[in-house]
Amino acid sequence: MSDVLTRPQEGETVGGIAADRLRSIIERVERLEEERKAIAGDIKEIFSEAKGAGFDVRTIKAILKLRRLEPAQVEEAETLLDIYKRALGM
Amino acid sequence: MSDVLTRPQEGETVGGIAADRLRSIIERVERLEEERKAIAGDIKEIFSEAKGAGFDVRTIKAILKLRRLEPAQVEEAETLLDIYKRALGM
Amino acid sequence: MSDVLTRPQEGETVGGIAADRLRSIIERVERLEEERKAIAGDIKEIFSEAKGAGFDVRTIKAILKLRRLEPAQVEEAETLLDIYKRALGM
Amino acid sequence: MSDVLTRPQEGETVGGIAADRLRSIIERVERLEEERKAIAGDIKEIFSEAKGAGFDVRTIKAILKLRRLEPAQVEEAETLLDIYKRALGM
DNA sequence: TTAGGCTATCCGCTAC
DNA sequence: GTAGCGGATAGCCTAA
Repeated sequence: MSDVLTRPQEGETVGGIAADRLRSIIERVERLEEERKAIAGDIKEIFSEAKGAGFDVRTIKAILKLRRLEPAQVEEAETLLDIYKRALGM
Repeated sequence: MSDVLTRPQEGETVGGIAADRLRSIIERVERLEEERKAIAGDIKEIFSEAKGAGFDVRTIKAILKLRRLEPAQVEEAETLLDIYKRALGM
Repeated sequence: MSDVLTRPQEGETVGGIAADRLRSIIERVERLEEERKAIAGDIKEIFSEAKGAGFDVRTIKAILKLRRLEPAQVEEAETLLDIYKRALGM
Repeated sequence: MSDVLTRPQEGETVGGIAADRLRSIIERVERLEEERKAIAGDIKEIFSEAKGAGFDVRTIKAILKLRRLEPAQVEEAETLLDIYKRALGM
């Protein structure tokens, strides 16, 4: 099969689809997903290092979560928890 | 095909495997997994009901987690969190 | 302690919370979680029995997974069909 | 504030914690999480562009999923082969 | 409603 | 032989 015939320079279309452009989109997304995966790996490494240095990873994650949340949200969550605990006599 | 021939009362073996027993094991596990799934559904229903009654489901889950943990563990986790927060000047 | 005083028939409220209902929710969930745990134990027992009978537990789990996946694959096929239909504008 | 006094070269400790190292860990993770978020944004942009060009985003995502699954299915086939080989005592 | 991230359980490994 | 450890997997929740 000759690509010269089936892939005109201006861009082939298959079933009305601009195939080159579709291909480009897919490949760019796949590339970014790889990067994302690599970053996830880096994060895991840091936690591993932290553990090796004697830190408690669970607590570090709790800290990260606190820093992500707005202080007001933290406050409200704690307040609500206290209310429920009180209601249960805890 | 006649099971009378292929499944002797004493238990067929296929490739040296006690097939009946294997079948039994698999079916029992599958049955239990269904039950487990049903229970998960029941729990979801309760949370749904709670939400409908105006409770904050997230907080309820926090309560459940606290009750699951030993009080000593809760204490220690909080202490550790405080130490880390202090170390970070939070 | 007199519940007559502290728990009115209409339901006590603590800090605006319907404490009895909250308690009920929590306890029901905890009960179900126990059941779920018990079932997990039953499953483990079966695997233990299987191992004792000379079966390879890893393989059995692989089989269970395959049987679980089969319905999903049927769906997957349907999804694929949908994709192609969409691509063809049907 | 004088870091000379509060942060000895060997590293300050707060409550027995190597605060600098903890800070470093937290900040590196936060940095990576930002990168991850940025990548997610890039992916969204591409989908947005695709949509603007007349592509069906849902279908593109389905294709990406299929391409992701393919390697997994290769592995799955090997697993299945192993199972059968085992069942045959090979 | 779906996809992605998070958590918790579970399994094998290793080291004691 | 056992118990902690690290990795893998499945289910849950949230956000788009």
